[in-house]
Amino acid sequence: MRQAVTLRQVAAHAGVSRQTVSNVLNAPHRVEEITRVKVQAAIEALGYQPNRTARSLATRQAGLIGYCLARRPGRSLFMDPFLHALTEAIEGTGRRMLVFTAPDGEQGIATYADLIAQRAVDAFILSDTVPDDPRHSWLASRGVPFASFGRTWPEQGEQPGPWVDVDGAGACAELVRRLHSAGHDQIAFVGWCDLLAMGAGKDRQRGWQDECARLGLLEQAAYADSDSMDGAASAAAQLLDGSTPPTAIVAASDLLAVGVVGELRRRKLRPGHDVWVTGFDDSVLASSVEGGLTSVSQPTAEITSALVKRLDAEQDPAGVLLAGQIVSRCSAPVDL
Amino acid sequence: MRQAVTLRQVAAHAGVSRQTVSNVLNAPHRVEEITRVKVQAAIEALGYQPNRTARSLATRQAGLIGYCLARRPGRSLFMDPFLHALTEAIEGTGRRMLVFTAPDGEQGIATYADLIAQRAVDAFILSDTVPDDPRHSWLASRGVPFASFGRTWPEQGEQPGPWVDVDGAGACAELVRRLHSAGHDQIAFVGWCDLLAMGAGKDRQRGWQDECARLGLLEQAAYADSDSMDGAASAAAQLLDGSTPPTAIVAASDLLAVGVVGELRRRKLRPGHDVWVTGFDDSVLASSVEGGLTSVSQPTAEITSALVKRLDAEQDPAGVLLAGQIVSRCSAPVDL
DNA sequence: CTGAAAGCGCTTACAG
DNA sequence: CTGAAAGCGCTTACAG
Repeated sequence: MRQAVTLRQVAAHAGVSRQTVSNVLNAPHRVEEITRVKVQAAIEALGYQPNRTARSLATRQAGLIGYCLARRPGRSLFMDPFLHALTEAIEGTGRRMLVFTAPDGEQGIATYADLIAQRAVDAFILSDTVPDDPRHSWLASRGVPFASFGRTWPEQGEQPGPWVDVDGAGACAELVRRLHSAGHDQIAFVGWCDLLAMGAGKDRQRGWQDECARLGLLEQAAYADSDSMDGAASAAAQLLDGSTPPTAIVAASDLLAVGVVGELRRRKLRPGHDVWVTGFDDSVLASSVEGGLTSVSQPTAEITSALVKRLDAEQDPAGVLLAGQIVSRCSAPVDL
Repeated sequence: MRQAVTLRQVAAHAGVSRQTVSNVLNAPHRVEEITRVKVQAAIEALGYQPNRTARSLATRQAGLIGYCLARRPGRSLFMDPFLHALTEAIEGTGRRMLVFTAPDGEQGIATYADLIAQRAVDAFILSDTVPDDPRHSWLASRGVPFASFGRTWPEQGEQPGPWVDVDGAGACAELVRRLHSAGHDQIAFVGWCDLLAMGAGKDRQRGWQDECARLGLLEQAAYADSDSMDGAASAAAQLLDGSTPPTAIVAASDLLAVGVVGELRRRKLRPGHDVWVTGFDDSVLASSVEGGLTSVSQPTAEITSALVKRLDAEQDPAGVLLAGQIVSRCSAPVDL
C-alpha cells in the first residue's frame, strides 16, 4: 500500500503553510481566491485526500454512525434494503456507517457503551426495536445522539429520543377499508405468535382489528407459530376450515402471505379471486409470486432521510409516523 | 455526552507515567507485576477505554475493514446472515466493519480508492463478485489487502488475491448423484438467465450438467427471466409440459425452488413424491415452506473465518473452495 | 488574508 | 522496569 499524500506535502507543493491548505478545505471563504486556486491545483496534482483519522482526532468527531445488525432471518427481506438505503443516506452527510453485533436486550448495552467510550462512533441508528427497548433510555440518559427506526411502545410517558416509524396500524386499516369496499366482509388476519408479535406485529393487527370493529365485521385471526410460510399455511388452513371461512386474509408480512397463498393453491382456491391476500413490506417475495402479492411498501427513502435529519438536529416533532403505501397486485386487486 | 476518560487521567490516578499505562495495555510483559495491578485497578476504577481514533493515528491502522453493500434483492436471503457472521468474525479480531455503497463495476473503484486514500479502512472484504471483477485486480495492483468471498472466474491466469468460495458445482453434482441413487433419471435444472447466471449460477449449473453427462442422463434446463418465484414457476411449467417431464428439479436458489414448488402444487404434484425439488442457500425460505425444502447450506462460519484469516496473513493456498452441505428435507428426501 | 503554536489522545523507539 | 520526547496528520483559535 503506497504512502499517502499528507497535508504537509500539499503545502510544500503549493508554496503555502499547512494551515492555509487546511483553510482551503474547511473554511475556503477566508482564503484569497488566488491562493485557493493554487492550493486546489496542488491538491489535485497530488491526489490529496485528508486522513480521516487525523481529522477525527482534531475535531473530536469519529465521522461514523453505529448500527447494530440484529439476528432476524425472516425480517432480512426488508432490513437488507433498509440498510443499503440508510448507508447511502448517512454517506450523503459525509459520514460513514459502522456496523456491529451485540447480544439482545440488556446485555447488548455494554457494546453500545464500549463504542461510545472508545469514541468509535458519534451516534447510533437503532432498529429492530422491542417494547420498552432498554437502548433508548440508556442512550438518552447519557446524552448519546441517536435516532430510532421503530417505536418502543412505552406503557406510559413519551418514548425517549427521536424516532421514525411506519404506521402499520394505519396501513392495515386502509387494507381492510379497501377490501370492504371491494365487497369483502369476512376479512381475517394472519400474524405471528412469538416476539415479532409484540411491536410492529401487534400494531398491524390493531389496525386490522379496529377497522373491522368500526365496520362491524367479524374479527377472526390465526397465528403462525414461527415466521414461516409453513406456519402461515397452517394458520390459513385453520381459518378456511372454520365455520365462517374468510374471503380475504391480511397477513402481517410477505413471508406469511406467501404461506397463505400456498395453502390457497393447495385447495384450488385462486388468490385474488376466491380469496384475496395481502402482505407487508413489499419485499422481493411480493413481486416474485405469481401474479404478484398486494403488499404495504415502507417508504425507505423517507424513513432514512427522516432518521438522518433527526440525528443532526432536534426536530419537531421528535417522532414521526410515515404512511405505508399499498402496492396493489393480483392477489388482492384493491385499487381505489 | 460526558467527557471521556483519557490515558492521562489513568496515569495520574495510578501515579505512573502515561507511557506505563500504554505499556500495560499494549505490552504488559514489560511492566512489573505490581505496577500492572495498580494500573489495571485505575483503569477499572475510571472505566477507561482507549480512544480508538488516537490509537489509530499513532499506529497508522484504522482498525476498520470495508465492505460494500451490493444491491441484490433476491440474494439478501443469504447475504444478510453472511454480513452478520462476517461482522462477528471481524470483531473477533478486535477490528470493526465499515460498510459503504458504491456504483457497480468500474465506477465503483473510485469509492474504494477514496476509502484507502483517506485511510478510513485497512482492508476490504469483497463479495457479490462478477466475472473478471475489476476490484480484485485494482486492489491487488496497489497492494491493498483484501479477501474475496466468491471467485472472479478469470478467463486465463490466476485470480488476483485471496478468495474463499463455496463449491456450487460440487454441491449440485452431489445433488444429482443422490437423486440418481434415489431412482431419478430425469433431473432438470432451473436457473437464472440474467447477470446472476454468470458467476455462481453458471458454476452450479455446470455441476449439475457434468454429473448428468457422467451418468448419461438427459440434460434439460429452463431459466427464470428474473430472480423470482414467478419466473421459476414458468420455467418449471415449461419443463413439465415437455415431452420428457423431469422427476426431479435442481434449482439454482431457494427463491427459484419455491417457485418450482408452487407450480407443482398448482398441478397437484406433490414435491418430494411426484417430483423432487432442491434449492440453494438454505435460507429462511427453505425451512419455511411446507415440509421443508432440501437445500445446499453454505458454511457461513467457515467462510467468514477463512476470509478473516486471509486478511491477516498470506495463506496457502490463496484460494479455498469449501463444500456446501446438503440439508435434506421433504421436498427431496435424499439422505445418504 | 496568512502562518506559527498548541493540541487532539494515543504509541513507539529510546534513554535512564 | 519506567519515563521524557517525538510524532501520527490533522484543526483551531490566535497573532501578525
